[in-house]
Amino acid sequence: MSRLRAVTAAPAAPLETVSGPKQARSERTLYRLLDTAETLLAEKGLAGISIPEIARRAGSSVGGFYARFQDKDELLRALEERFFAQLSARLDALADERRWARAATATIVEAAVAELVAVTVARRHMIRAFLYRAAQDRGVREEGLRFRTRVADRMRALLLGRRAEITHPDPALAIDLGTQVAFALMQQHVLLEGTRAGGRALSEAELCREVTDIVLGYAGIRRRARRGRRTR
Amino acid sequence: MSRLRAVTAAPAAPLETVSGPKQARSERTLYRLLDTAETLLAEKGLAGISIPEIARRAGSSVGGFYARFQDKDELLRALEERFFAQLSARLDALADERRWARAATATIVEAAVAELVAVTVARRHMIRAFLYRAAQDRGVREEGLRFRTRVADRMRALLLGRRAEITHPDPALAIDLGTQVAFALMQQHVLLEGTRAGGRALSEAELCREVTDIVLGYAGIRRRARRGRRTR
DNA sequence: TGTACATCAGTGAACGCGCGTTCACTGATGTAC
DNA sequence: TGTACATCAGTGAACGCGCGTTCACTGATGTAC
Repeated sequence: MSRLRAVTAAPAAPLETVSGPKQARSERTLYRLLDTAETLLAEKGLAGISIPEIARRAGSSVGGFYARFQDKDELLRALEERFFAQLSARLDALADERRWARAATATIVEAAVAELVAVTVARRHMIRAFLYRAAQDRGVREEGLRFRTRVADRMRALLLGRRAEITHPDPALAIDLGTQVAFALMQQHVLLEGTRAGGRALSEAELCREVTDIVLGYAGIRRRARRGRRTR
Repeated sequence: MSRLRAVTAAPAAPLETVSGPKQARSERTLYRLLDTAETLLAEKGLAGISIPEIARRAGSSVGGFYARFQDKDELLRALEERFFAQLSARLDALADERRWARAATATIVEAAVAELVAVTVARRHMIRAFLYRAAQDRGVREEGLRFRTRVADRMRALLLGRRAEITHPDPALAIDLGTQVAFALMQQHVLLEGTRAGGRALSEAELCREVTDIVLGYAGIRRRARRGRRTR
């Protein structure tokens, strides 16, 4: 279960959302504001953060904020842009074909689910804030759907060559909907603060196991071992 | 696909959330305010409604509102209480054992999914508002989880007698998680304003079909007919 | 059946609050010469 | 290398806004006699 690199790291490419700063000083302020906003998001949620508070906690000022961002929406879009850039890097690493040449199909699905679960748990506050905004703003929503589509595309590229191992009559559709089921379960995990089964909260490892099971069961991919070891 | 009875209908039992009105006139005001709030919820979402606007649209006044409800939160809790009472009535009708004595197991699952999908589509605005509040308030969240648990309990009561038809090694767990998967997909449907597959939006009937398929596939229940008729 | 009156219901202006945003200003940076 | 100065970066008080809520008041209801 990998750790995310510190949020403070500057991105490989500059953010498109904000117009570029002209001095090194202002760039540092920009990332301090972004990081502070993300910290406050985790502490208080989207509704609990205000620009005066972001500015204060970042050691900046309200005016300083508006010198970097056109308005509050631009800050949030920048936060989302950075988040999806980080997710994309992870997706690229995961979906590298050379990594899976010798692996069983079920192993690939298992690894993808483990990655999804790890990211969801680590970044749940960011994801929750994103879901709020996505529910209200079509553009934000479509950004999320585009990412999910890219995940499904990558999974298809990895798994469709192994269609003999997929009993679902339409393997491409199975991969698409399997991805959606996994995302839906993670979305529920974030919104309801955890996932319960058989009367108790599931650990991260159990969550991985159950989600993998559901996806494999739906697509009709043979599991690696029998699944009898589970308890009520 | 049944229609919900008009929202204006008074509930069978009085709402516990609000302290009882003393005159018929004030009871009418109470339900006018509740109905107006629900209409505004559908039009503008939770963030878009205010007490002055609810009062104005209901032909009441701000003070009139506060004579009925202690505060805004009490209104929202009353709305949720009424919603869950309506859902419970539908659940009771659906889970009546006598209705299913001669039915195939897959038919029961199919009917339950159809009911879930129909309610989700019809009441999506209410559900969305509820999800917002659930994400912020533990009490609200638990009310939702209690209802989901009751659904799972009812499904277990209906299906566990037929465990011979369920190939999942732990049928009780399969029913529990199957319910959660269905709820998670509906939650996603509400938040992302629809469900897409194979590049296009799914109709309500297709959504029923796919969700049923996923649940049956996971639990290992034999389908009623072959599922080859689907198109990319 | 008539009426006095306590209680319930409803009115809408006004208040305080915290938000996002603006703006006149000061200070820091870096470059041209 | 030194310095003048245009530009960039940052400051924080102040503004307008819409919200939830309060409150002094008027009107409607229904019951006791």
